[in-house]
Formats: sequence, structure tokens, C-alpha cells
Amino acid sequence: MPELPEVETVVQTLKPRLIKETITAMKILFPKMVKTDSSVFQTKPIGQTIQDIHRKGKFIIFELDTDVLIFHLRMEGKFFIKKDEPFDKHEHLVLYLSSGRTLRYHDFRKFGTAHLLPIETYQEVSPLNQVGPEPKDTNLHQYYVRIKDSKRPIKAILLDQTKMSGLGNIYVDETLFQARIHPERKAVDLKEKEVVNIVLAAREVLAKAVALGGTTIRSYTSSLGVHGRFQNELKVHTKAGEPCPVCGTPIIKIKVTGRGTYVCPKCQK
DNA sequence: CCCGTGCCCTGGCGGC
DNA sequence: TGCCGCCAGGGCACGG
Repeated sequence: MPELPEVETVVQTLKPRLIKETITAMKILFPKMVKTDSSVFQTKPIGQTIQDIHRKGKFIIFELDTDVLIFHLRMEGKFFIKKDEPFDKHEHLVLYLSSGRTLRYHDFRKFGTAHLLPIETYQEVSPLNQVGPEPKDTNLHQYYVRIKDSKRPIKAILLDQTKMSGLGNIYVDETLFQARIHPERKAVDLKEKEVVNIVLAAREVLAKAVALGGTTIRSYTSSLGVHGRFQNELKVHTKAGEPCPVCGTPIIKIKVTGRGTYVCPKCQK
């Protein structure tokens, strides 16, 4: 499940391989993933050159000459660069490139999305205008003010990409463990210092995960994927029954707003 | 406006 | 061994 560190790793991997490639053709194998008018999506990128690749939150942005191609990988999306091999059944979108290679979007759960938007305005419209700053760019006091009246559990707020972007289920659990805050605490009951500590913890957790290339929980053989090493650093996520690395109390798994959640019942208050 | 729920999808796993 | 049913989960539409 790619979160900010995994998406960043994908961007850094794709960039040197795809910059200055021109898109010569496109094949859409799973039309539902395309969220822009399909005739526009299919024809407008042809002849345009990939000038840059970057991301906002968990969205990957391919900057072309006059438009941007925006992908969201959701849980299982990944890219492969291949020659003229036959299509895999999970490849849903194929870009043909001027070098003769193909860029393939692969997603066996079919949750990922693709948009094509004009380069001048894409930041002001959906989906990217819904994406808040990531933790390192979040103003601590402003964030506290923004969430302080909410009765929702802090975990739900940290997963809300409009308020702050980049955290998913894994890194929220790790962030709240590091900050010693229980995921079910309501935002309205948190002191400003606690909220500040949570954002600071998120910055640290994400920075370390980016440095290690993200987290690979399920092992896939991927030619162009995430071979992250942060899974070795996880303190609570997926650790149900194992001792808390701080106090030794067994980690428990609970459900918070529908999400599987790992917590140390002693350390996190 | 705010919040909770259901939906999308399919590989993998538990249960029998 | 094989099959069935359910779970996982990010973001969005929808309804209260």
C-alpha cells in the first residue's frame, strides 16, 4: 500500500528512466481507471514529452508539454517498464515511448486512478486541490487550530488527506506510537503540545521511511518496484501479539473508523 | 458543514 | 484437497 515514502521512491526510480521520453501511443485496458473524458485522455498525450515527474501527497504527476498525467496507486498499483512483451492480465494502462519501451500501470485490485489535466490549472481542480500539505510543510499551530474542535479520533484526522497529506494506515500507526498517543483519542481532547508532537513524529517517521525506500510488507518480484527496507523498522504495525519495543506489553490490533490499527495499550494514552 | 457508511476489486487465507 | 466466503483498504459519493 503505497504511502508517501513508497510514492516518493517510485517517482525517484521512474524519473531518470522516463524524462525526455515522448509518448507515441497509448492503450487503455481497464477503462474505469481513467477519470478524464476517455477520448481526451487517449489522444491528447500523444506526441507530448515527459518533462518532469513529481508527486503531491500520494499522487504521481507526469508533467508533459501542455498537460499532466496524474496517477494514484491506491493499495497495489505499480509501474513497470518493458519492451514488447505480451500484456499481463493486471496491466491496465500502457504508454508507448519513443525509445521503443512501454510504461505499464499494473494493479491487481483495480483501485488506482488516472487523470489528464491541463498543466496550467491542474493544481486548482480535483483531485489535487483536495490535497493538503505534507507533514514537513505543515504549520504546527495552524494544523492544531484546524483540527482542535473535531470529535473524530485522531487517527481518522491523520488519514484525512485534505488536512495533511502523505500518511496512510501504516505510517499513522507508527506516528501515533512514536508520539505515545492512542489512535482513538478525539482531536478535541488533545492539547496543542500533543498535536505538535504528533506532526513532529510524522515528519521523523516519513523522513526515515523515505531514506530507506519505503515499506514492502507483501513481497513482490518487481522489476521497477519498491524494495523498501522500512518494514524492518516498524514498531507496531503488523506486530499484534509481539512485545512493544519500549515496554514489552503485547501489541494489540483494534479497529478505528474501519481501519485495522496496531497499538501498544500501555504506551499510548 | 461534519461525519459515518458503503462501494470499488481480487488475492490470499481461514474454516470446513 | 478444494471450495466458499470474507477481509484488506484510499478516496469518493451519498445520506443523516
